[in-house]
Amino acid sequence: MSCSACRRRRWRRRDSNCNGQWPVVSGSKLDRRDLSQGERVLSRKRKRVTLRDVARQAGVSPTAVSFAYNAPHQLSQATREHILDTAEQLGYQPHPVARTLATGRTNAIGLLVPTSLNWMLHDPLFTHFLGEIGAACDREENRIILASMYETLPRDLRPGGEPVAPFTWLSSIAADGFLMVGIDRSHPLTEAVQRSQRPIVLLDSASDLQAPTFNIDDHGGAYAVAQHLLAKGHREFAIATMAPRLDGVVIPSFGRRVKGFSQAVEEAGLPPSAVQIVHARGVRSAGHQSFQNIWTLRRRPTAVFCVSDVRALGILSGARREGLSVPDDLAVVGFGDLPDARESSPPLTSVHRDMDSQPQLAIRTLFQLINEQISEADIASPHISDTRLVVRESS
Amino acid sequence: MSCSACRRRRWRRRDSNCNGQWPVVSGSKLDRRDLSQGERVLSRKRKRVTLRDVARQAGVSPTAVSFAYNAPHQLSQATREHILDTAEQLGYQPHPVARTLATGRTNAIGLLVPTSLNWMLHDPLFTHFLGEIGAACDREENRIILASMYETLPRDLRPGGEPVAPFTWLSSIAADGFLMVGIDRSHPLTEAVQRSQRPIVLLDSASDLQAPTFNIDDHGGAYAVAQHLLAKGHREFAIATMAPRLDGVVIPSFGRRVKGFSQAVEEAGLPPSAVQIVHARGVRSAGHQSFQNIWTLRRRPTAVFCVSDVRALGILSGARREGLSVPDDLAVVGFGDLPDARESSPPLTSVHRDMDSQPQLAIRTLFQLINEQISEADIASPHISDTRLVVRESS
DNA sequence: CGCGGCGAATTAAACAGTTTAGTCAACGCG
DNA sequence: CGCGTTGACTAAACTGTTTAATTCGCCGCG
Repeated sequence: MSCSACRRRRWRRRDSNCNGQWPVVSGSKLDRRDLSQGERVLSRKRKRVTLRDVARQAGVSPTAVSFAYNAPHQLSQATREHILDTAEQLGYQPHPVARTLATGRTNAIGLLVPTSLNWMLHDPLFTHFLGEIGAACDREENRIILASMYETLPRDLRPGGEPVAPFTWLSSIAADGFLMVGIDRSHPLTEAVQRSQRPIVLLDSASDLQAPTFNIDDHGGAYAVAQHLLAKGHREFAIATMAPRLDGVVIPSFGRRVKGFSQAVEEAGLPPSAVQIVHARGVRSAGHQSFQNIWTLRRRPTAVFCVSDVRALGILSGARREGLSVPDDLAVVGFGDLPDARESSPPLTSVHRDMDSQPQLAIRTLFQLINEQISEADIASPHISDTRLVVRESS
Repeated sequence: MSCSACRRRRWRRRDSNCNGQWPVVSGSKLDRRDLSQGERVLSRKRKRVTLRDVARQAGVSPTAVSFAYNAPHQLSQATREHILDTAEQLGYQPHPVARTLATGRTNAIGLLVPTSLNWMLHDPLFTHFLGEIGAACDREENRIILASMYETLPRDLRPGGEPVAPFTWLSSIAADGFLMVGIDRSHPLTEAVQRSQRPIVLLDSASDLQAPTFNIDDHGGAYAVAQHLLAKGHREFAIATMAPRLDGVVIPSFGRRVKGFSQAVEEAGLPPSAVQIVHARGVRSAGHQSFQNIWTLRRRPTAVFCVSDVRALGILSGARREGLSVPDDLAVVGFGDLPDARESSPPLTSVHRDMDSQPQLAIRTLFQLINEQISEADIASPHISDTRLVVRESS
């Protein structure tokens, strides 16, 4: 039982005992019948029907079979039909991986997020993006590979090895191109962005990276918020922004919003201390806590600007729970203008951004780059979409 | 002295550095400059550094290079380090697709949804699942391939082009296993599920499919809701369930909830007409419309049971907008007990389900199946998690 | 009659890795 | 001295496709 081969195989990834493991040599598969323990369902590892099997059965060359699928006009009608019939009978299915290896096309795009997936997926804006991207991928018969850098980065690749280098990580993903959301200059992955051979498009990211970038006018939007609040007479502000729970991950658009707001306040002649930064989680149900953080500040603000609508909506419901009136006791402004912002009570003042066209443009550009219909040089980058303030009753 | 080992040790001389190489990576951006415009960008197709290149450069066999990565202890420490150094200098990155072809492992799982991605991603429960699955995949160094099975629906049930044969579609996805959410018996893909060679696990799906299934007690939960409402004296009900916008796609858990509720009402001796079915979109901001649909019924109900919390929360805000009192004018009950349910006003009565452990169990099982640590026969299926009613102020 | 071109199918070389089955020298042991 | 083992490494065979180059009749044309 303890054949030397097995001992040598100790190192295999997910180690298991040698039975059932390598069905490779078709003859020896049955000989293993006597390995009693852990007899696996054999049916699963039935040998796959390959293109070559079809060719043999149909009495043609493998190339002909390939042509039958990919270049029908190279074959006579009769031959083609015969081949397809044979394939059908044998239950042949082309092997996607082998095809990818030969063609260089994976028919998948990588959607990369700097934080944990868990975190990103709680942001309605991101899931909305994901939906748009998904729709585009459906149309192009592509798939989305969702990957988070967050947990992977500090891990060890092998026992005794170093942490995974971003570039290594990136090139281990079998995608034709990448879409990155919310990536900052300080993120280790930016180095990989520059070096990558495959097209990369950035969304809501830093504006000075060497890749086509699609941003919105965060600064201007936030600036307008401050002007609006100043005009309403407010002089003490809070900004609710990302909780520093995810060390090292910075969402650049949030930073720009904070800057835009602060700048307007400063230009109005108020001291920097008039703006206090507070951390709020980007989950609606954490709103009460976020509200408390604001309400218990020593210099209590009269208005709070949230870098995202979820935070604002959370704070809104936190305030309601405490029986406070918005906007009389506290004005609340969000950013993003989610559909829910219109439905809240009171309806939320927010910075409107086009949630559809921007991700659509980004994904379309990515596909064009992948298909080499355009080159990166053709793209004016960063592309910045307009934002505009929508004043509602919360301010 | 002239032993081959020594001759091979040539490389010990570190000063013969082969730097300046980087044949692939850098520079490509600059080289493109001199191509006349309009010329297709060829530079991207610069030849990739392969394992064989590394082997040649390091003076070892390709096997040795492979071993350096995958079977370190087959090599002497010195050789291994030399190989890795060489690889680093050349900028070598293993080709994930080639590796997959040879090993049969893709290190990815497919997450398949019956509807369009757009639709599914608006459901907070699903995005929560996605987060959990993402976390598990991060741990296993796997990736998620997100794919919508919408294309496989027959033409008459959906806008768009020719349907793809389900089995063909499934086998075109390069994943080691699949997790399907919300799949019903009637879905064309169920046939493919049975035929698949790769492990499949189902979540919140039909209970009579030939694959490990992880469901919750939808029937019992809904039954308890009806009992609760009956005890409160209600006699006229509405059930708000999925809008039939996505024709052909049936979410089985919703069906079970409708059945469970109806059964309890029936057992209480009321006529079937005491329960009216209303369609409501699973988006919060569509709540007002959904509310109207209920409020304008000829036989106006005094209580509404929603098959999901998002629907209930939407209706809640719709009712508030009309100035109605919940629960006095209308009692509202949800299903799922999202975190937001606790924060709504009034707090929402809902059927609690464990949102974490069920998807975690499913994904863990899937990985065990992929790694052949267990077989399908070992799994008691369907696995059904408990639900329990949480009464709050909305009823 | 020779020649070019075409349609239909084939051969062989990629694609970029992994794994099997060795080789070869050194070592241990009775 | 012969035999079995081990450690370090390699040659060759795989994984399942695509595709460039080629063959081989056959037809029309000058």
